[in-house]
Amino acid sequence: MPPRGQQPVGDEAVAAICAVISRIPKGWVATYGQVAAMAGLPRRARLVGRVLQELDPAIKIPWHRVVNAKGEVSFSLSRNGGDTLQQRLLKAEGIEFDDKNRFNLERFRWLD
DNA sequence: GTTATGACTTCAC
DNA sequence: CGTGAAGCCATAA
Repeated sequence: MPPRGQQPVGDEAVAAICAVISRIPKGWVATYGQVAAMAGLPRRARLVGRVLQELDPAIKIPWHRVVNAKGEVSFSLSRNGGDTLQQRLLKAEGIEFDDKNRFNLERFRWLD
């Protein structure tokens, strides 16, 4: 029993998140909040994003299929253009973007 | 110990 | 539909 005076959140959450993302079928996408909820982490959308940025280069999961609740790819300068790559990958899977780099979330959202 | 930041979400105006 | 504010967790300084 490891003495932890904190709430149980860490490797288990990361493993759950990776498992959920790995389950996303090709051509579908899921929001951070949705992934978090499926991973058993309601209200932990931010954790999903944060963890993803930590694991993206060393992990083998379709991280590009994870988008924000607005039905749009998270455009952030912190990723040095990684967002562009994400859009390109999604397009390659058959997802069509609008003029604002947005897609029909209701149509492409992954339903478990 | 606190403070600030970030691949987020949701509600209110 | 845009903006602001609160909530949440981990990391860095």
